[in-house]
Amino acid sequence: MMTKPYGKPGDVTELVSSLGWMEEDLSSQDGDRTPEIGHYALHRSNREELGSEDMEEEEEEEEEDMGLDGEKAPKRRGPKKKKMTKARQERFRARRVKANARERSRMHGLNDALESLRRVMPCYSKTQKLSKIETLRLARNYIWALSEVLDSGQSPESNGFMEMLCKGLSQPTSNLVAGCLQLGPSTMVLNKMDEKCGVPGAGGPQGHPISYPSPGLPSPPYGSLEASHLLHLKSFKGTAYENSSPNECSSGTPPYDGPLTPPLSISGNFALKQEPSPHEAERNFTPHPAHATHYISSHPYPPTSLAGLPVPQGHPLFPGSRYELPLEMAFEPFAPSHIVTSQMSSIYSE
DNA sequence: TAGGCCATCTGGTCCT
DNA sequence: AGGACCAGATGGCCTA
Repeated sequence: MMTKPYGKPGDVTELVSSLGWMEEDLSSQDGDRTPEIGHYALHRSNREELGSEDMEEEEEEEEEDMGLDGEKAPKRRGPKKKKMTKARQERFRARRVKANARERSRMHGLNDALESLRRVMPCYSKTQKLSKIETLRLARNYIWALSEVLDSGQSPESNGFMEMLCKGLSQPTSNLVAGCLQLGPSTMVLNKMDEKCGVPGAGGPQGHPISYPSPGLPSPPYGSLEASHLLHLKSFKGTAYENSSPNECSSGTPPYDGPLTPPLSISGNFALKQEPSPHEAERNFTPHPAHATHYISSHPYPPTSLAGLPVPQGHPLFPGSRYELPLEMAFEPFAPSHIVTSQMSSIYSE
C-alpha cells in the first residue's frame, strides 16, 4: 500500500469544508475540463486544498499551544505569518485556479508542438499516435538518419536508413517503422503521385511484389512514411522522377494535412478490424519484428559524424545522455523535411 | 490485473 | 506579485 507523500487524512469536517471551495473551483473551470479533475480533488486532503501556506499557519497556531507529545512547545521565532483571512484564502484559491489554467494551457501548447512533430515523422497516423517519448526518440533518429543521407549519401531506402530510424525505439514502434519501410517509399510515393498527378507506372519496391490497394479495398493496417517526405526522398532516387522538383505535385496541398494512413497495426492488433481481402492476405502486411530488431542490434550507434562534422563524445543528441537534448536544440535545427530533402535533392542532382 | 501512457493538480524555484 | 517552468503525485483509460 502506497502512502501518500503529502496530505494527512482529513476527517469528515475537513472533507466537507474542502468540498466547499472545490465547488467554487469547479464552477470556475473552463467548460472543457475533464471529469477526473473533480475526482482528483476529492483525494486531496484539506491540507493541500488550503495550500501549504495556509496549513503552515494553522499548524503553527496549533503548535504554539501543544507540542508533539502534548507538552507546551517553545514559541517559534521569526516573523509571524499573516493571519489567513477569508479574503486571503479566496485570493489564494483564485491564484491557484489561474495557475492551473495556465499550466493546462502550457501543456496543451507542448502537446500541440509534439503533435506537429509527429506529423513530420515517418509513420504518422492520426489514429495511432506515437507516444511522446517514442515521438522524441524517432525524431532524434530521423534527424540522424537524414543527416547521414546528406553526409554519406546513404539511400533513404537502404537498410541502414531503417536501422537508424529504429535505433532505441520500442518494439512496437520499431515494427511500425519497419513495416512502413518494408512497404517501401517507392510504392507509397509513386501511388501518392499517381493519385495526385496521374503519373503512370507506379510500382512496388524491388523484392516486394506489393500492389497498393485499390480505392475500394481496405488499406494496409500500418502507418506510412509521410508522403510529403517520401516525395522528396524519391526525387533523387534516380527513377522516372529524378528530374522533378521535390515539391512538384505536392505544392498545391498542405504538406501535413489529411489522413495519410488508416488505423495502424501494432503487434498485429488493428485499431480498425477489417476482413482482409485475398490480395491483402497475399501481401503479408504483418510487421517484421525480427527484421527491425536485427537492424537495431547490428548498426553502430551513435554515428561518428553528422553532416560532415564530427560528433563529440557524449553529444546530447545521442543515447547515454539521458534525454538531455533541450527542446530548442532538438527541434530548431530540424528544418522541415521539405527543406532538408530538397537540399538532398539538389545534392543528388549535381 | 499489472503496466504504460496520459492529463491534471500542485508546490517549489527562478525570473521579470 | 505574478508568470513560466519543472517535477512529483494521482487517477483514468487502455492493452497485453
